[in-house]
Amino acid sequence: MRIGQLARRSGVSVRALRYYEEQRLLESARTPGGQRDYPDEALERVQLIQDLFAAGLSSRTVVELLPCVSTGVATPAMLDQLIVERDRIAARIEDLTRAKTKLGRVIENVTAANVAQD
Amino acid sequence: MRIGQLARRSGVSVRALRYYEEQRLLESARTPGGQRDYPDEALERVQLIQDLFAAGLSSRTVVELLPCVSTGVATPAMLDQLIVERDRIAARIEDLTRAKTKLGRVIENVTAANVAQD
DNA sequence: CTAGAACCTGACGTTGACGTGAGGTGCAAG
DNA sequence: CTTGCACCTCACGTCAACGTCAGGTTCTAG
Repeated sequence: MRIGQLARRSGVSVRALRYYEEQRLLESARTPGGQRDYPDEALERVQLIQDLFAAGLSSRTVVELLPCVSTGVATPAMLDQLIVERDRIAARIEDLTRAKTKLGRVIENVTAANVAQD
Repeated sequence: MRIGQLARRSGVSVRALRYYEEQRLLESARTPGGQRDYPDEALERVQLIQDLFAAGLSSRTVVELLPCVSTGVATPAMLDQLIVERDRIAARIEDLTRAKTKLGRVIENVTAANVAQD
């Protein structure tokens, strides 16, 4: 599969895929002409990378954790890192939940005020 | 209260406070000598700004929503914006929850493998 | 065989929320 | 009066994950 097709299938840009390769997150074979040629599994890998980015992990962290995320094998240091990241995500979820609750209350107040005004 | 004290109390940097003023998120009175002089309520306001930033709102959005968040009065457009942001936060929470679950499973797998190895 | 779509490698631009240094001023203590 | 810390205003630097443009090459359809 070539880069354009992988981009369309995964929903990320061609530029992003080249960036992933630059960051050693994603490898590619090359055609004799020098064009990238991806195996089918690349699609899942790109989606995994996106999930980890969406979780707020940096590319440096992702490149460190990708092996064990996809193979299930980890050194103790990697396990520690995994736990650190999971806890960071959990804390972030709490922050966001508080913010959502706060906005929800504001919305309720405003709505109540507008209804009263009618 | 001067800027250094507000910075220490709120936990944000002096530079950040000046940036908030630049972005019209936070006003300040000035001493005859030109130094910033904050009222006590500024502390809560800074914390509110931090909460909204932590929720992923941009300074532009915060400056638009701050009035109604602190006063409870909003135009229909502001209410729409509030709802958009709340929903965005909710979607983000779902993303993060999925990522956390995924990492949690990886951690379980790795731990199980290590225990089996012992 | 040729048009043109898709691809390639640099390499500079973008965005947001500040960090950081330069060069100068305000203010309370001794 | 002067030491010295806190403060002031520019104004350029940072970092990540790409966007975008330039100038050239490869591949595929007709």
